[in-house]
Amino acid sequence: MSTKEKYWLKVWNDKHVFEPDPVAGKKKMFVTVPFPYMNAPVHVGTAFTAARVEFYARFRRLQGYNVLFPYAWHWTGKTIVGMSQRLKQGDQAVRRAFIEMDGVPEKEVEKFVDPEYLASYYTKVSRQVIRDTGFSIDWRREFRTIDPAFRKFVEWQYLRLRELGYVVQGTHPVVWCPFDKSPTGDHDRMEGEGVSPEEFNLIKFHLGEFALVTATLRPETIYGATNIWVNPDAEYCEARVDGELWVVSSSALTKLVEQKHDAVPVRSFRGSELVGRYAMAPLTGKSLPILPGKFVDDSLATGVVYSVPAHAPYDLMALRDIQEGRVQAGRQVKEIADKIAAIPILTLTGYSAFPASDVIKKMGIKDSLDPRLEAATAEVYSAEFHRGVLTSGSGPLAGLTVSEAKKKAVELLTKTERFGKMYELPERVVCRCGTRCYVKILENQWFLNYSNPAWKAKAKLVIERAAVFPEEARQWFYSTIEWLNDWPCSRRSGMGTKLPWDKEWIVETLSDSTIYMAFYSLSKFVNLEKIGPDNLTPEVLDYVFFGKGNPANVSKAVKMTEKRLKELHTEFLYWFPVDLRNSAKELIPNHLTFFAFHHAALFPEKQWPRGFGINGMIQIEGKKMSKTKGNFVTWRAALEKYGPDGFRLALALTADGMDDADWRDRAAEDAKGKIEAVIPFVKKSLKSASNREESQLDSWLVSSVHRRIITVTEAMEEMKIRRASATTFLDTWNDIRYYIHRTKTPRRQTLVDVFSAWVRMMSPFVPFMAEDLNHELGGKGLVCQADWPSPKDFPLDEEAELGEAIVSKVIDDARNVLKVVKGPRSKLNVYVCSDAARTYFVELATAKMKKENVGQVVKKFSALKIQPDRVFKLTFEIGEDMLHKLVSHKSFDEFRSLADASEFMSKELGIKVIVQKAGSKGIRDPANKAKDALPTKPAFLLE
RNA sequence: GCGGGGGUCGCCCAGCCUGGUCAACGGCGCGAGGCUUAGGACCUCGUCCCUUAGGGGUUCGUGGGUUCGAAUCCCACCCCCCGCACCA
Repeated sequence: MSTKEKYWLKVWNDKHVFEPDPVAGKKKMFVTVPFPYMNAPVHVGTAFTAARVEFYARFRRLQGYNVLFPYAWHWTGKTIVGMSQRLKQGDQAVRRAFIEMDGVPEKEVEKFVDPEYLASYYTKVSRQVIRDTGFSIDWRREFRTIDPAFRKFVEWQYLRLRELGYVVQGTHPVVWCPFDKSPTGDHDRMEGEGVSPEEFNLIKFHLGEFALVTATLRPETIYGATNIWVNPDAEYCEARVDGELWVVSSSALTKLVEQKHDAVPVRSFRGSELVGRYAMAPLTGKSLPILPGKFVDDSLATGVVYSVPAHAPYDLMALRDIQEGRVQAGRQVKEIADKIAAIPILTLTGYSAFPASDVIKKMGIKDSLDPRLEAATAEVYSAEFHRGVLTSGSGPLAGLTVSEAKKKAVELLTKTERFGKMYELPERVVCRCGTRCYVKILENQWFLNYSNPAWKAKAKLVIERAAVFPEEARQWFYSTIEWLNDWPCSRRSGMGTKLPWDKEWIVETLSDSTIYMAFYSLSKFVNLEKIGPDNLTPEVLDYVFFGKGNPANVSKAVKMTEKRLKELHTEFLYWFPVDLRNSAKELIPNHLTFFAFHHAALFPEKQWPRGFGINGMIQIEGKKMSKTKGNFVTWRAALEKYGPDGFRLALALTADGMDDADWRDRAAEDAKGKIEAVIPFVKKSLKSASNREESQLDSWLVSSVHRRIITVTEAMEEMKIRRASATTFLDTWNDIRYYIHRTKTPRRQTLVDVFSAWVRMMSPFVPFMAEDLNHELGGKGLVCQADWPSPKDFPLDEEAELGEAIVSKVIDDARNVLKVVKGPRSKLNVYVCSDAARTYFVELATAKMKKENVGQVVKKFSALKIQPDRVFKLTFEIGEDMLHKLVSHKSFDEFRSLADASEFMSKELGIKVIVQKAGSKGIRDPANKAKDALPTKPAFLLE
């Protein structure tokens, strides 16, 4: 931080310029960005998203809006608690990340075993860096999501949502970590990403008085079953399950209990004990032998499977292993196995009656341990599922497709009462805490009823009524609303607010963050100690947010003055609705859509959010940022390297729309350099200025500033930050540079006017430098409180634009000629067209545009001997804009423009340029070229 | 698989909605020159190919189509990125 930057921060702070209160009658603008989660310091990604709102806020302030940009900190959830926990357990990776990536001092890390300390530390450093970057935030309103007052707000919100029927109870299978006593989401896993519970079919074979319970995903293959596999080395048991006697693997039993079965073990034994016995299949009534199969995973489902060698590559190979002696088996087992032949049950075009055998042969698989069996299984399964048709071997299933047969088989099995279901994870899942997960049926969990069609329709209306920047994101919202199902909004662990009616549950962290923007109107009063959490009863909040109830009674009940209560209500009404909520696109499928749903549920239409801003995600030097890759860039690191203005401008120039922003050191360095060059450039320019008369060039600069202001204003209003900042820092600057370069002596007043607009356009992006520059230019007050420049103060001058465009065009054309033509030359004669030629051009072009008879015009000007085709071609070349100016500005004097620029052109081209006008007396035209000149296209003679 | 966004002249990127001003903005890199005590600063010019008069040729993922005319509109295809949920 330089002393100048500190100075401006202090000035803004002392003058409370970013601490808005309601001002009756003054138009307001309430802009927000999702609060960051405090398990790490804020990083360049956070900065990118927040900066877009910051630029917008400062821009709207100059436009005269009363702008509120508040900020808060997200602490609720289980990630912070989880990290703290892992640190406590001595996890070195977590510790290293704290120290190396986040830059936390070692002695602070020691204290991170307390999750609240961890969060408070990151909040402290993050707040400081955001302040140092000069964000125009009203810090009086900040809060943390575990603050008592905020909890009251969440409690109130859920009470009301429940009353409206949006919170419902449900029972669902989840991936469960028994250590955390919590469902384990995808990102919370060390192993098994993307794995979700699948429903296995349980088919019970008769084994005396017991049911030998096999598990399968393909019940339609029951008619092709030849035998049963158990793992001879695993532990199995007899158990009493839901009143029946079952034989399953021992590990299956705990899962059955978690899945709400009444399961009690009776006796356990090794799997080998079952080998050689026979069990009878339901439906087919066949008695099938039980064989040893080491490939059977006893921890998967029931640990018992039946074998369909015709269609399951694993089964086929395991059988052949025994038959061909690759696996040691008793004589009796071998004899049984030798007698087994695969039973085909379906036809599949492109395969024989034994698809499993085909694929194994094709892939050259030699035994049951070959890992390619996985792929072989997938191929057979997929082909059969899509194209297989069951044959007569399948009895009642004959003629059905696989998916039809599945349903039918389940139906038939259910009738035999030899059928059941259990959930299982098809692959191993391990929680980040290191514990193996399984499926649990979680009962009576609370859900947000996002599947409710009426609620969906309302949420859709929210999006429909709002502005979405960029427009492309809108469709994504609609798809998300369609796709969203009931969302579990309650959890057992982590930080958060308890459900007021069921204290066993904590409100899930995405679910407590949907309408919290409304709380910013209250948090100011909480922080200023005007009210306390005890004041925030549901009745008070009903009045504050809904205007419900009698303020006199409501306030009395909580010992608050009626005036204060009304003030809270007024403050809320003033700021609400949210005018802009901006976030990265990854939040569309969750947070932003939840935000829309909850506003739709609780607030009337006029308080629905008015604008959504979406941006891409940050990349570092072209790669996704991640701690594991080691390319994590904290906000602090970037700020210190490039300074607040450099950092801000670099962010502004990175990307627009939903494009991912690529953070590159090189670009940031460049941005920093640009900013440092502005003030010296301005000073130097003013130094060379004089008080001369206004020329065409001055009008041109003023006119182009007119257009730049419009571009930047429109871009800012649509959150096209990159375009706005690029127009300000690159295009506008280039215009000024061209002006300086083109004129020998800049006109002081022109420069002063232009710089005054320029500094205001720059100020949202680089407020520190802008204040300095404003001061330098003698501006009164603070530029962050100035008025946004108006194009009206910079009149458009199309003739000046036309004149300068022609000068540039002539220089370009002349350069081309000079490049191509070799040989000696000392001067370039430029013959501007005669007035007659100009009239001819205009009349001909007009006739053509109006589709009138061009022949008459041609005839009228036949003396000029200019082919009409030349004119038509030229009208195309110069384009609509120039043509329009040429036709509509009759008084425009091309000769004057070019003659005045002859000195400039000479300098640019490095050759003496002499401008003459065709048709005027006494011109020197030895090659008789002047007659060929047309508007914007003077004739040349090189001598 | 489902949903969303994309593929532009060495690299990054604008243009596409509202077809012609598009060989196509801007930045980076590279080349030449200028300025300067010096410069990785700044300023000019150049940077698809050809061209002794402002011209021509071939380009905007691929292949078709519509049109006097397409980077821009339509169809098909190929490729890349992102999201897909008990979690921030």
